[in-house]
This record gives sequence, C-alpha cells and structure tokens, in this order.
Amino acid sequence: MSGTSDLWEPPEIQVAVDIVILTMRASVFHVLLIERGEEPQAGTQALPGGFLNNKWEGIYDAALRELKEEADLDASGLHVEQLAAYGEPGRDPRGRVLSVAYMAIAPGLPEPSAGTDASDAAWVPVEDVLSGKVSLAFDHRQIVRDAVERARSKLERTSLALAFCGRTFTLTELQHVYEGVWGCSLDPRNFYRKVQNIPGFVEPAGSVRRMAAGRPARLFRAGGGTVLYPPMVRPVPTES
Amino acid sequence: MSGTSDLWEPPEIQVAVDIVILTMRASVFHVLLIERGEEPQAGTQALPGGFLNNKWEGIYDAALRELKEEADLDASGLHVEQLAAYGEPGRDPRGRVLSVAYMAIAPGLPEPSAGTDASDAAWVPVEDVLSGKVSLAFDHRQIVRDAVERARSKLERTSLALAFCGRTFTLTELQHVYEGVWGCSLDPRNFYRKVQNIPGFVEPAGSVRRMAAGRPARLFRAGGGTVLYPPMVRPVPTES
DNA sequence: TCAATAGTGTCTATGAGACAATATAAC
DNA sequence: GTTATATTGTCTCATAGACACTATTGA
Repeated sequence: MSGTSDLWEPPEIQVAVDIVILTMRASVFHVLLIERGEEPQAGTQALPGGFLNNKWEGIYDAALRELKEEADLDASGLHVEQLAAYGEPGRDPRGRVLSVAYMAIAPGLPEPSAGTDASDAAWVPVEDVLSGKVSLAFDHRQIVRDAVERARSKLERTSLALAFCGRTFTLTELQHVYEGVWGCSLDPRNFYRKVQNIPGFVEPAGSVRRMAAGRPARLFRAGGGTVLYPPMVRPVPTES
Repeated sequence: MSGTSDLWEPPEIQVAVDIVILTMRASVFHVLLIERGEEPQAGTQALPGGFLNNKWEGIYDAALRELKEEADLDASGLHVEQLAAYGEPGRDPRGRVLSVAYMAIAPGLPEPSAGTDASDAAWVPVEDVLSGKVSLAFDHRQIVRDAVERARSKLERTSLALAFCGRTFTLTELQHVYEGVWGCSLDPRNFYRKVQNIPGFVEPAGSVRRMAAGRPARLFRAGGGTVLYPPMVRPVPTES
C-alpha cells in the first residue's frame, strides 16, 4: 500500500448473493430458476438472489433470506455452502456489482413452490442450462456450471449425495443422485456393493419402502461420516 | 424483492483481495506471509492483499496487482485461482469488509523476495500456520486452511501439482510436492509407476539432472492434460 | 403364473502397496 | 570399492466392472 495518501479511502461496491439450488426430481437433476420481473433482463430466467438488505447483513444470512423469499425454502435441513465470488466489472449492466454465489442442495421433491411469494420459480433440468437450451441472465450460466462441477467433485469424496435424499432413502434413489449429477449410468449391483463398503456412509434404517412394482427396497439413513474413504470415483473424466 | 421502496438503494461495501501464495521450498510446503506495517494488528503476520484500487478495478486484476506489489511475483507462469469470499460482518475491525481470497501456486524457489518493495515478506511452513504455531491476522488462518484443503483436493484429480514445479522436473521432485501438500509420505517406486500410468500427466523431457550424489534423475515436463484419470488418491483421509 | 425391481454371488482384469533387486552417479 | 539416489520388476491383496442368478413384491 505504499504511495497511497493518508486520505485515501477504499472504494465501495454493491454486494449481492445468488443461489444455485439443486435437487433431484423424478431422477432428473434440476436447478431452480426465477423469471426476472424487473429490468435489466426482465423476462429471462435467472438464479434467485439479490442485494444485501443493509450494510451489516451477513452474506450467508442474505443467502438464507433469499432462499426463503425467492424459493420459499427453509434453510434447516438444506445443505448450503459458498461457491465463489463473481465480481468482474461489466458483469452487471446496473454498475459494479460483486455477487457471492451459494450452492444449496434440496432433498426430495419440494413442490415447484406453490402460489407463494415465489410463484414465478421453476425447476429446470440442469442439462438444459448446461447445453444452452435455456439461456440465463448475466453470467448465471457460468455460475451454474461451477456449482455443478463442485457438486460432481464433492460427490466423490464427501457424503454430499445424501443432501439430495430425505432422512431415509433407498440405495436406488441414492444411485439416481450419482447418475443424475455425474451424467452417467452406473451398474446397480456394483453400486450396491461399493456404497456399503464405505465405512460411515450409509446404514440400514430397518424398514422398507414399497414401490409400484417389484421387491420392496430396504431403507437406509446417513451413516454419520462426511468424508468418503475409499472415494466414489466417476467412471468417465468429466471436463471442467 | 417485494416490499422494497422504489427509492431503495443497495448498500455498498469495501472490497479487498487476499492471496494465499503456496510453494515448495526444500521439499517443505510454504505459504508467503507479510508482516503488517499498519493498524489494525500491526506487527502480526498476514496474507498479502489489500483493497481494490478503485471502483472499477477487476478483482482478479487486483489479485495480480497485489501479487506483484506485496510479493514481487509476476503472474505469468503462476497458477492463480479464486478460493472464496470472506465477508461476514465483524471479521475486520475497520468496518464491513468483504475479502475475495485467491490461491496462487509458485514453482521452484522464488527467493524470499529480496530488498524489494516486499522486503517484509517471508515464507512460512504451512504446517506452522495450520498448527497455530504462527498466528495470523483477522481470519487469515481459516483462509489458509481452505486454500490447503483446495490444493490437497485438486492434487488428486488435476495436474495442479505441476504448478509447484518448474518447466522440467524430476519425479522425485513431483513426489515431494504430493508429500508436502498432503502431509504424508509415499513410496517412490509406486509413485513412479502410478504417475507414469496416468495418460497426459507427465512426459519425459529427454535429459537428466545430476544431484549431489546418486544416479541422475530423468527430467519430465507437463504432459498437456489437466484432468487426471485415474486420479491420484490420498492414502489417508485428511479431515477438512 | 409373469413382470418388475431389489439384492447376492462370482469371475477377471487392473491398480495399490510392499519391497527386492538393479542402475548410475560421486567419492 | 562405498554411499546415495533413481529406476525396474515382482508379488499379493483389494477393488472395479461385467454379469448370472436369486429374492420378493404386485397384478
């Protein structure tokens, strides 16, 4: 900081949060998008998010607030972690905005947010966003890409996949999480063996779940561990 | 954003960057720290960094500028990637400051920054920071922890380890990178085989490097690939 | 019965980890 | 020669991946 005057004051910048909410619906990997009601880019799809309410609101708190306001989701029971900051000048036409992106994982099937405050929210297949079939406002597509890559990576070494499931789940359900996020298909029988060989990952919950057809599936619950060893390895290297 | 007045303006916040510069010196994993010359916390060690110069400076650009100003390192040839944003209120006694942290990997042995602008910079063993033997200003210890965990993780599936090496390197040198970052020891003979079995990771550079004693080591260069498959797996699960 | 899904067992190729043995330098 | 480091080879065990087979439900 040499050469700066004693009177120099650091510049101040508007700070926002954006949230990538991921879930599994009918075995398909989805992200929650909002139709923007205001300019700029009114009418296009965007991630839920917004500016800090006031100068002293915590960024994590702001993320939880937006989660509630825009997606009608309660933070408890959701996995929420920070992704990165997106703050290059020019990313927002309104001016200099630095946005801190969060990734949230929602279990089960939170219905597409009924007639609530978040009625213009919709679950969109992640694939449609990555492929460009659905276009997003600002740099939100890149943010989704980063979130998906983060999720793909964490599925290997952490029990993050369980955040996509309810308190109890079947191994087939868990398999669909891995398949949906990784974008590949796995052998159910090998998956079975592999998952149960990782200490602390899942443990039997004692009961079963009846499906429309076929043998009922045993229910499992989280085994308490967060680090998977040995790790689950993706069969095909996914490009970053 | 319902219920907000049309006149409402988003709050503005001071934005800074902090850089975790990692390197390998004499087979020991080091981080670059600066002795703070100004209040608050003058005299304690801290990560190089500082506020944006002006409202329109890019955060990545600011990180590169601080890299040059405070550590006298040139960005070219350095691996620089963003880590995360640290912006909870209360983390900086000066007021509300949001800091975007970057991780930089430096190869070889950039001397501890001679009599330059960055004369109060010093390489400190990462272990001393993690263990608390050296205490850091603000939440910088947490930032270093996060950077180390990021590096440990990326060593598994990407060729990031090569960023710690020069243009050519021996496999023993590469092994020391893995050992230093992961904090474990590896069998040289198995490491040899494993590294060379990963397509696109390393390739022979044709020449050798003579050591003080023993058989000269073959030199290698980067193989061009960035994703490692099969991945290098850590022998012991390191807690986050 | 059949259709459908859950779960077990088995085989084989590959990689991990341990470690003996050899190669090539300085002295 | 000795010492030190690099590199190759070998052995054994565990895991991945392929896939036949059995189990348990609803219709």
